[in-house]
Amino acid sequence: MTLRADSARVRARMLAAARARLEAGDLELPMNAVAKDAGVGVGTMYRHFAGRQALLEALAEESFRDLVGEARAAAVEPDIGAGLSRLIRATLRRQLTDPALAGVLASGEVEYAELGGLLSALMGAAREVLARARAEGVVRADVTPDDLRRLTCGIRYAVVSGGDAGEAALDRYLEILMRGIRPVG
Amino acid sequence: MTLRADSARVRARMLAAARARLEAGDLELPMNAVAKDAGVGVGTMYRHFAGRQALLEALAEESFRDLVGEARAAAVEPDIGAGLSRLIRATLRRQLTDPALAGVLASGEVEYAELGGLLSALMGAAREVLARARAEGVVRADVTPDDLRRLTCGIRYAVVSGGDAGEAALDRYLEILMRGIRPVG
DNA sequence: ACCTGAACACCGTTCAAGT
DNA sequence: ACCTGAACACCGTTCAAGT
Repeated sequence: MTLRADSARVRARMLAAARARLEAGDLELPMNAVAKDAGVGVGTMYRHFAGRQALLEALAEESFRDLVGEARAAAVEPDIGAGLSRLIRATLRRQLTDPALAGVLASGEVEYAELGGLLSALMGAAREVLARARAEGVVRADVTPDDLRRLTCGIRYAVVSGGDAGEAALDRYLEILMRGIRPVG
Repeated sequence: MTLRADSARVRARMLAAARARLEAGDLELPMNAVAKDAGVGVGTMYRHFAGRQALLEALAEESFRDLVGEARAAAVEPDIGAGLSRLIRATLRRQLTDPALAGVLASGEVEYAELGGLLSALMGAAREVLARARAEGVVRADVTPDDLRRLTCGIRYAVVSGGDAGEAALDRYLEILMRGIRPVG
């Protein structure tokens, strides 16, 4: 019991150190450096997280949970056009806020069991949104949940890519994406 | 003279080794490893290329030159709608073919003087295409050459991101982008 | 002039040794 | 059980020493 508490505290220290590094702009998140920041041995990092990817996933968990919540809310919006817009906007905003989440979504896979459930839930909610949107004729019939994942990752990349003047472009790119996925008719 | 020939041969060997690695799927392009493959000392790599970025740029030069050619051709197409489509399609296709070019375009900057000229030329051609397209009302008025750079980088990222099933998505994503940048009216 | 490769500072990952 | 940190294999980059 006291061992468990200890372990949990150590784990929290590592996550805090990692988060601090991310916020300081270090997207590399070196295991050695995080361990040092957290005041633990490197081995302890690996005991808790299988590797850098697992660490990223653990960091992304909270954002991811919030995102799933928003996706579910989007799926039950009365106006599904607004729902779709909300889903895409939320996915994009979260990615820009949390680089760890962006990494997980871009990889499209998940090592950590906890996140697997969240990813499925997100894709499931996206499927519902798309099904309703398609029925109402507000989205192209060939757009899949995975397309939304890829495309939002792409827009994030576009916003971030090259220079910092990109933040201002976010709303325009969002609009371009939203208009681009409208039905062809 | 003979020294120059020697140097040129060495340089060619390094570029060939780098290209071979890229084609083998190693996007990291470690300087040490490339040097070894090319049978030269690491120092020689650094004498010819300031760093990894410079090496990437040298590798991208040929593709980039071709791309500029296509962009200029697009700028003088009789039907500027087709010209715009051609510009975007070419930029995207080249990026998917040549990871080095994709890297340079995504960074949006250039260290190597040769490439600087090509980047300016590309952006200039894009500006012409957009000016004509805007005049004809086939594109949103607020789309800039840099937006096209960012957005094509983003679409490439979307195509590549997570899993290999993405190649099939290319045409659809292109269509989504093309439709998304149409005038709002 | 140009090239070589040892050397230094890192980073990922493992594992014997400690508590 | 859990943690530590030395150790190994890498990679970027520099620079004294060779030709």
